Amino acid sequence: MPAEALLTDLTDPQREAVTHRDGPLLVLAAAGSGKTRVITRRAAWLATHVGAGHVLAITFTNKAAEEMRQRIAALGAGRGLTVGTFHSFCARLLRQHADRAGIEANYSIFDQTDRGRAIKDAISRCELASEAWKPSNVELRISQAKNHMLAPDRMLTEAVDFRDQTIARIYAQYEHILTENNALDFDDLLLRVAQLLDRDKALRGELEERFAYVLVDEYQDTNRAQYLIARRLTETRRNICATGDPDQSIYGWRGANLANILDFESDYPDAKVVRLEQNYRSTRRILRAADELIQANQRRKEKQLWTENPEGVGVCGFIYDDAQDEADGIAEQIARLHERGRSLGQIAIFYRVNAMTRVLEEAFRKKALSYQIARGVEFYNRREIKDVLAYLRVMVNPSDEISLVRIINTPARGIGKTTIDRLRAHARETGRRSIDLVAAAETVGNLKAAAAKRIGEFAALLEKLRKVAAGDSVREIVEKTLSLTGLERTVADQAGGDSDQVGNLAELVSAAAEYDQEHTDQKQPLQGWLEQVSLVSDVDKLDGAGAVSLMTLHAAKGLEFDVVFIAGLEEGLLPHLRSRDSADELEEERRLCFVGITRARQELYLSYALYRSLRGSTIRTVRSPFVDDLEGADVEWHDRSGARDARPRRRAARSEAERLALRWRVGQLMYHPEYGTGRLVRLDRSGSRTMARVRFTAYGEKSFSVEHTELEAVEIDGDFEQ
DNA sequence: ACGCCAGAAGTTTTT
DNA sequence: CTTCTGGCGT
Repeated sequence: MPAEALLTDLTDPQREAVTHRDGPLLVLAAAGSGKTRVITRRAAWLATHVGAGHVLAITFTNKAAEEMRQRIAALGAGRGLTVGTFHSFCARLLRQHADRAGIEANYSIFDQTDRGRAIKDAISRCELASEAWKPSNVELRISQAKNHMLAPDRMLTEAVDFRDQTIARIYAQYEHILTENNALDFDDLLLRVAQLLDRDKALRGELEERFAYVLVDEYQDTNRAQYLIARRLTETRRNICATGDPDQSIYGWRGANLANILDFESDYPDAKVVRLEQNYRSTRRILRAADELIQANQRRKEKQLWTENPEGVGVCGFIYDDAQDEADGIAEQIARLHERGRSLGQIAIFYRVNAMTRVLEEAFRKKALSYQIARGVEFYNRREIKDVLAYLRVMVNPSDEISLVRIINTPARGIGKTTIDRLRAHARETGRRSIDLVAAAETVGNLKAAAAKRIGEFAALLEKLRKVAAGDSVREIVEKTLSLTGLERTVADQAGGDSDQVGNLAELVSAAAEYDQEHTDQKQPLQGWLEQVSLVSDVDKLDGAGAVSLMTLHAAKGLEFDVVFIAGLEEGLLPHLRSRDSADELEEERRLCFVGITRARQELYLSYALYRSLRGSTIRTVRSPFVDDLEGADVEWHDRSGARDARPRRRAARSEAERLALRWRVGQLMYHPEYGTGRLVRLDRSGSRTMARVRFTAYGEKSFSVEHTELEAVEIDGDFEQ
């Protein structure tokens, strides 16, 4: 395909973005503005002009990477282009340059389960009680530290209290455990590459030479480490192309920094900026709803969204009685759409939390509608799957003690906790690896003879597996592991034959087979496969054929469907409870809803239920403030009686909390149980909620929703202190 | 060493 | 309402 043909069906701004050659480029692409097409064409255009080998494209999911690869192949732009997610790109880079990164190339990638285990170990090695130092909390703090590229020693010196000091100590111990295990966690993959590029100028030079043109998609969701990686890779040539949309930033909780995209122009003063504002995806009505909603965000760059698409059918809202009713209602509507010829593969349901899938699944089964759920990650977190993978990980990386401990008595072979503890303790005392003691159990003095014998048998099993693992068909390796270890039999026996565990194992084998087919000349196929399964994202295995797609709003990013349902528009669910205290988080929730709406091409259905049961008890819900935000858009609301125009009325009276807040004045003292006293610096009554902004000496400024916060005014002698 | 049972705890999103 | 964990009994 001649290069010019890449451009014929593009609009002017699109063509501008595609053919910009040297220097920084920012593509601010509104939802549905043909961004995917632009970056694909741009990658292809660059490939034909500078050579595919010089182009690096970073996508947000593996699925997006795969699609890009295929589209570029279809455009005939040749092979040799590097496409992947930040995580997969970094994982590969760290293997290739393991020596320079200071790790071994066969390192394991720890997922959250492994990380949780390692953190628990770290806490106990610090001789702390896991009740007082909750692993989940410690985990969060460590992840945040890594996202800010903060090392344990610096965290320790910067710690202001005992709590922070202790966290830093656990963090240091955790890092030590990772090293012992020859393992990296997800954050490390990015962090290590960022550090490596900083430290190793020679390598950076090489990479800059190789990847002379770098494209980063979904730039609004990059975190600090990702930002630095992109920046370092393009230090000399400055050929960075960032694409994204600030209104679709939804990963702030994972360390994504909206400032990365907002400050691009000041980072690169010579940047060319292309705005793609025409929407080609949605009907006018859908786009109006999206725009109406996002307008409610204060922290935002104003943007003109427009389309030449037809008006389309009305956006519908449905008020259901409860979650089950909602699920049934949605299933019923989908059945009707299907009868009228709508393909199931073009229909999707989005929701805020995974817990909502259950009722939906039941409803779909009742109606015999086929569906697929986007949850690749969950599959690889299943116990039976993790067990198999742990065996394989030990084969590839014998230092991986977390995996070793997982399999040493799985399936049960009479090696109990006491034995394992003794083995590990002895390993620590002698400075040897547990795996080496397994192979020489008789040398571990304090083991009982029977236990040592069983460990010896286990060692023989590992030896057998090691020979198997040297093979070059991953499928065969997986199959033989299943049979030699007895995992297959155990699962079949326990499950009585018909649970989905057996099916999961079969699925794992076919995943391995698929990998074999796609990677015929891989030097280390097992290692490669393990890496791939460690880094799967939820949407990776969605295939769009013949089934309704169910997924979280987060997973919906980057996808599009003819018909979209968004369920559970309720206060506390969407926006989620966790966002109640912070204006920024509330805005992120609104963006999340915006992302959902803008996935729809032709039809959009919103819904909420009047009652929802949560953890056993059923509560009366309050509809989402986003429903009120949409009041200016012509959404037609129906209630369960079928009555049309059941348009939600505005909340009649101010709540008690809001009435109290009417007496607050900017400048007065406030008290918050978590942050202490602070001064009120702003009161914002413009949105659907009243927001108060308070400056605390120790914590800086925080925003609170008056409706929900525990913030109160400090009163002195019955009057406010001024 | 293992398996069962009772009780507690859990409130989001994911590479 | 679940899922996991820890303790206790065999």
